[in-house]
Amino acid sequence: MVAPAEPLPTELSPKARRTRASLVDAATEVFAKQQYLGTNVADIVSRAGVSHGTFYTYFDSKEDIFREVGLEMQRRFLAVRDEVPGPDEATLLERVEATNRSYLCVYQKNADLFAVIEQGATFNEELRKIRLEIRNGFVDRSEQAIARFQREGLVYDDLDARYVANALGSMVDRFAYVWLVLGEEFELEEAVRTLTLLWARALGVEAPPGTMPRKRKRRKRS
Amino acid sequence: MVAPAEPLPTELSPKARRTRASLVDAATEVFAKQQYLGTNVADIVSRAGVSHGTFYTYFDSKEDIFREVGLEMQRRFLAVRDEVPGPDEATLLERVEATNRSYLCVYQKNADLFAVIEQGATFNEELRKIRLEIRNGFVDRSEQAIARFQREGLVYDDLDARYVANALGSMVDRFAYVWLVLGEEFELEEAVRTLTLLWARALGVEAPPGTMPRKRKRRKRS
Amino acid sequence: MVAPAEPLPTELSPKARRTRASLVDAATEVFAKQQYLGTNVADIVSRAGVSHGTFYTYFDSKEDIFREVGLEMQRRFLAVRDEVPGPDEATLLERVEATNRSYLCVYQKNADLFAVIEQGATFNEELRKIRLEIRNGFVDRSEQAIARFQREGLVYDDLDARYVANALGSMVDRFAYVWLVLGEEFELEEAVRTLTLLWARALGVEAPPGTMPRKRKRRKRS
Amino acid sequence: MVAPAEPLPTELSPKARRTRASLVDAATEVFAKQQYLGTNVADIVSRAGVSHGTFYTYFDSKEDIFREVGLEMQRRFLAVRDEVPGPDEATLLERVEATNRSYLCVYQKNADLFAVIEQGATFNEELRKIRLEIRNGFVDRSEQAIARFQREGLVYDDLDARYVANALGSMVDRFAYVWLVLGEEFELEEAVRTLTLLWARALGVEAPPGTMPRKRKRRKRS
DNA sequence: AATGAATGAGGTTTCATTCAT
DNA sequence: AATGAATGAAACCTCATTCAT
Repeated sequence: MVAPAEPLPTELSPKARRTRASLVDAATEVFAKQQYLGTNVADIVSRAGVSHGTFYTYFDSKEDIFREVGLEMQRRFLAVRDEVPGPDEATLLERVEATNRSYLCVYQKNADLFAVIEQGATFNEELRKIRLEIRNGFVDRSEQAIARFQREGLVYDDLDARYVANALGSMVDRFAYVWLVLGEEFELEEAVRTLTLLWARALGVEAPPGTMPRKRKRRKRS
Repeated sequence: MVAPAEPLPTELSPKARRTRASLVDAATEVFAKQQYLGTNVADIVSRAGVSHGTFYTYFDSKEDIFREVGLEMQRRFLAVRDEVPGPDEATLLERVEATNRSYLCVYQKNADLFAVIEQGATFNEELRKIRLEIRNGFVDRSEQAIARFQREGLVYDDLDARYVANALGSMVDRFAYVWLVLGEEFELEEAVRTLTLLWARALGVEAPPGTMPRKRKRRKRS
Repeated sequence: MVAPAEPLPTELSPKARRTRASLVDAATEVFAKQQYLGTNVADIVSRAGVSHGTFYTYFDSKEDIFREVGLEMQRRFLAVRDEVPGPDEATLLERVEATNRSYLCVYQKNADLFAVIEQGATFNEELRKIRLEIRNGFVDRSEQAIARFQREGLVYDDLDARYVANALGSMVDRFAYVWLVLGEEFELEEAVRTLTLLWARALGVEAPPGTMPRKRKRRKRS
Repeated sequence: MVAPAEPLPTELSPKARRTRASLVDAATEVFAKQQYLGTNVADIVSRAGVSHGTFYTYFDSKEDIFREVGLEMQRRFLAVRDEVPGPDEATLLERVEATNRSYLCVYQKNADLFAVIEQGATFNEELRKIRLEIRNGFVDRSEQAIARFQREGLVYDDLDARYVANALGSMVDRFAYVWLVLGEEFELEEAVRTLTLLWARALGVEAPPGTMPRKRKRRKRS
């Protein structure tokens, strides 16, 4: 886990808390609009309506506030992840679909900001950790689910659950990036359907009849 | 395609070509070691053993030489792609495996440099294009293959080939990144096997007996 | 008119105003001594005793502060112009003399600096405008006066007032340059007398008896 | 006089002479188009179709070739000056008019280049001398003529001929600059007429009847 | 007589951060 | 708790000139 380095917000007076929050809000907007490298502290403080000095009473550096923005991002992702029904409430397939849809939706809503996190993660250790935590929030859970279903004989068990979870997680994660950051054109529902079916078939999950139509014909390829 | 903006190297005299090449070599090493942002022109010229001015007789800017390095990277990826056996020489499964192994191997050999391209692609339009071309070099070919096999009834045909190719390409691409850049630990052969099997099963390719063991038992999930 | 691009100095705090002023003062001295091309920002800031960064909090560039110096120059010229007695307080001849003397005096006092403005005006659009405004501050006023006196029948009316004002203005302007910048030796009072008499005679102004002695003798030239 | 620093062109072989000439031609064009500061040696050599090295076998520096261009300019001005009829061939008035017309015409034909000389004269000692020589080519001759006519009683003799010649020369010189370089709009014939009449009246030259109409009415100004 | 690759000093500008008020 | 003026280390890039070929 990435440790919070700042004095906890609860130790701040109400006024201070407001000032700090306005800085985080401003930073969020500016980072989303101008990426990490295109943002300077001047942009943030001017949008927040405070002075440079004030900025440094709440944050050690530009990186520091960026981390804060990243953590907020992480919170949003983990929140939706936790809304996905548990193993006792839905079938595996339903859960895969719900997870994929949630992930793509949050990504879509925060695409600009998430692009910045991706950027930041390429040169900032702290951000890389946050990025990995978001990722692992999904991948670890998948791994556990896959391992469990492997034990239960519901999916192929000839592959390492960790490898599989990482590969399938990468699939969704990167698909979202290509779509929402790089700008390749896709459509949400078709994306969810594709990713979910690929996931299910790759694992060997039995799909409800009708949902996963079989191949029409079979011709052996020499 | 990214258009070459530099005068063609063939127009340069042998001496000039040597100097230019030494700059590209130096840049490649320095970028790999210090990332894009951590590299300055001074580092490159001092390693190449030439003066500042010489750099600017061959390149317009740091970005310009970075693009050159990116193009070299692209060449390497496309070269290995073209070594993968064609549809008449190998089964789909063999070709998927060959492609995955090639991709991971080149990535592994050039991980540092590729990390820099990824980084550059987050803030440089030119690099983004190069990055996308590398990606599309694989994804487009997959899409065509998938579409063809769908027409031939060899794989599931209820999904859009473009979506599928992008999703599965993302899977491999991102898996390599997580492994070789972010540092999650994996092992090459197991990675190839996993990615290939997931790809094959997701598509519905018939695997040779023994290669794709069935699930041991089947228990219906309530 | 050249529009002021800087935030008005009145918006600056007293301390900021002092710092900015010290930069303008330093720039004025350095430009006067080293011309525009011979001056660099380092010279200005070191003389002002501030850091490089401080310079750029008040000015966008070397050109920017140069423009400020030019505007100050303009102010000085227009100030003396406005001290010249109006048409109801003095004869035309007295006013011509006062204007010429004022112009030469300000030029003399600021010769170095004015040379730099002349230099700057040869390659900087902004400076050219300022230079023209200084010029027009005098020429336009002359033109109006000449036109008025033409209407009143006090001077020759067979020439276009605009041409005349420009020509006579050029005479004074360039005389000052040749004298005070190029270094041809002249003496102030004789210069004022010469320019004023030439101006008066060229226009056909009646000079007070004794001031404009007639030619001693008349010999027809074959 | 400005001394020629280069080996005389006559010492060069025909081929060398051609190369040198092509450099001067190229420089003339480039300087006219891009001013002195906007011109680099690269522009000159590329237009002349020779290498950098060749440039430096004929000229010591950029300034050096600029001086050459300036000298050519000087030649053109002095040539037209020498075509003006001598004191025995024409009246003073005719000669003044011929000189003014010539000066304005050469200036008009070479305005771009002359603007560059003016620019160069503001920061290059050599150019300043050339500029002054062009000027003095006219002013000195005027001074002698004026002094002579003063002795002969044909013009006012209460002013120093040197002051007068400089003032009236400045008038024409600067008028041309304002018109042809700074872009104030004037028309050649009216300019010649204005400058000539102003010159004549300032000196007190008797004009042929009809050429210099008197003021229509005379009202004494209190 | 010509080449053109190489030079390198020098200049402008940026911006995260500090600290006196 | 807030201010905002001041900092200064870097970093990029230009271009007149040289010299080995």
